[in-house]
Amino acid sequence: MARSNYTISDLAAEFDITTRTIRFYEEKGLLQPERSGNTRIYTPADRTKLKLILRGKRLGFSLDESRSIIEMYDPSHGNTDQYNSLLAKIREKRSQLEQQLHDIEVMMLELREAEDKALEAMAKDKQ
Amino acid sequence: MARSNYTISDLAAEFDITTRTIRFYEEKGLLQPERSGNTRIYTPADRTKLKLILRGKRLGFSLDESRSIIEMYDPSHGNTDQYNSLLAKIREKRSQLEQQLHDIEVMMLELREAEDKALEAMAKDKQ
DNA sequence: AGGCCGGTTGACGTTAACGTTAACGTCACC
DNA sequence: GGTGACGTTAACGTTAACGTCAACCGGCCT
Repeated sequence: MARSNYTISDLAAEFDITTRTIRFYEEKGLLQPERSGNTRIYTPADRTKLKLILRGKRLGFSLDESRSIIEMYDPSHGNTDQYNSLLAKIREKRSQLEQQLHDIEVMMLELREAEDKALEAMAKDKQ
Repeated sequence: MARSNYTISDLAAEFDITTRTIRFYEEKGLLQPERSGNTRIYTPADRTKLKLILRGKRLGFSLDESRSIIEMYDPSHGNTDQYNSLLAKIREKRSQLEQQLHDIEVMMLELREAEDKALEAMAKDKQ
């Protein structure tokens, strides 16, 4: 049903990455597009895989980790061990994010304090 | 008042990093400990700087960015431009974190779906 | 004296994730 | 039939943030 296929630069443009990057992902075994002659042709499924890779990247997963994420979507990999290790990684990410949010909150608070001090100093100067 | 100074391995142990890392930060101009002869001596202020660096690291700031964070605590740098650019970076971090949290939520949802499918498949096999 | 601990300075090695040429093919268009 | 725009492979370059030696020194214990 979903007819449309994509060229490499279609995807590069859509996701704002370079074609080199996409080829690199293939080199690392994360994508396996078909070929028409020498030219790569990407299916919607490939596009989805790319989206997963980029989402993993935003979360700080390595390409290897993104690979296992992708494999979770492949029915032939109903591997419980993989599932559990992936779940563990995601849980770790979650706790990292919580730490980071805390860090950010503290940092913003400190910045506001610094601002206050600066304003005070300016007020004194004006006297 | 606060008497205690620290050796390089004190700090390395406390923050679970290597001494090489601490020297590297000095090499990059983020720390300037005093010396007793050749040996580095770290004051509580140095320790605080190190904490700031590591917090920045957790947030994905580069060492250069951490350097400007440190400079915010130095009274001689009441620089408004720096303050604003730092604030902008922190805001950007915040929005990245929001994106990441969303990514994680979606990912966990998808994992739960994958789990359900796997359980279904196992149930069918049992029949 | 001998040995170990902890510190020091180079200086080269490493890793991930691409960037950057170079050198080439192929199609549509004018 | 030239000229872009787009595609290809191959291979070397880059960057940050350390790791990993090697070779050395000073102090303290026994």
